[in-house]
Amino acid sequence: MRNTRATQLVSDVLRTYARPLSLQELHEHVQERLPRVAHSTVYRVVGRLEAAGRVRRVDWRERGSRYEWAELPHHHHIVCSLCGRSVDLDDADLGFSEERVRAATGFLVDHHSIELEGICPDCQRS
Amino acid sequence: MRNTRATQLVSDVLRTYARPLSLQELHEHVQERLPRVAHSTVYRVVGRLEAAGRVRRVDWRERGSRYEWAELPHHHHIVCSLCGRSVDLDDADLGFSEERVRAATGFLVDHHSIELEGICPDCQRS
DNA sequence: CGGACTACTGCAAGTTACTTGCAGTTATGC
DNA sequence: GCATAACTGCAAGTAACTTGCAGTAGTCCG
Repeated sequence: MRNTRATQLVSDVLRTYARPLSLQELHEHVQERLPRVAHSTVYRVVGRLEAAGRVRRVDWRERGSRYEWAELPHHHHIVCSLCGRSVDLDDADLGFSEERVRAATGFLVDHHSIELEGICPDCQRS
Repeated sequence: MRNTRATQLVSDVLRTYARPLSLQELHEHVQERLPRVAHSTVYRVVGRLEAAGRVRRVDWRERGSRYEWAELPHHHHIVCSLCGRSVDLDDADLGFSEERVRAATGFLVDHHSIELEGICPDCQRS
């Protein structure tokens, strides 16, 4: 995999924002620094980065496919349905383990996604 | 909401199959009993049923939106990434509880969605 | 019943996001 | 440098989803 300007920019953007970005958002941020980059280039670059394990793909209900820098530790989010604030959660916080699923179903888990919505402590008080 | 032939058929199919079906699959099954039903009709019918709370929408990574009968008890699915077979899981199987999230974050959870993908026992053998 | 009202439907076309073909460009290894 | 094959921009192609429209058919009165 060649070290091209597009690859550098896509990687930089994902590292900088440290959250899942849509292809659209990625493209816009990349274009701020190199306007002639095409949508299809960003598309193929994230595809390559994902195949190389440097980027992780995250699918958000309603929000379509998104991509995040794979070095960020695996985690989930709970979003406050009133104020929109979000808090990170890891599997341990949720009591989740792939072993447990394996014991219950026999499936070998290779991907999971957990989305939570609720009311944050601040909003509960008011 | 009127009780039309299309609505009845879509409801019947979802009740009968008791698993998440894509728009495509729904359309095919409905057409077996009433061939002139259009894709767009099925699309609008599930939309209406969802708005009425009679159908629940489930989003599967890679596989797009699916719909299932909402009276089925709350559960999640693990889908085999090779053969597409799915198995139901409830929160207890996953060790999940909203209480646990509350303890970790202070959030009062009012909605959660969990999607799993892996290799089923059969496909692991081959 | 029967007619009026309007939700619902089929068809076809529109939209959107994603994907690919192609010819020109540019990293990379020698 | 130079060859070569990966990469790129552009434009066009898919596929799934969504909508406009004119006709159809549930439902609600009377």
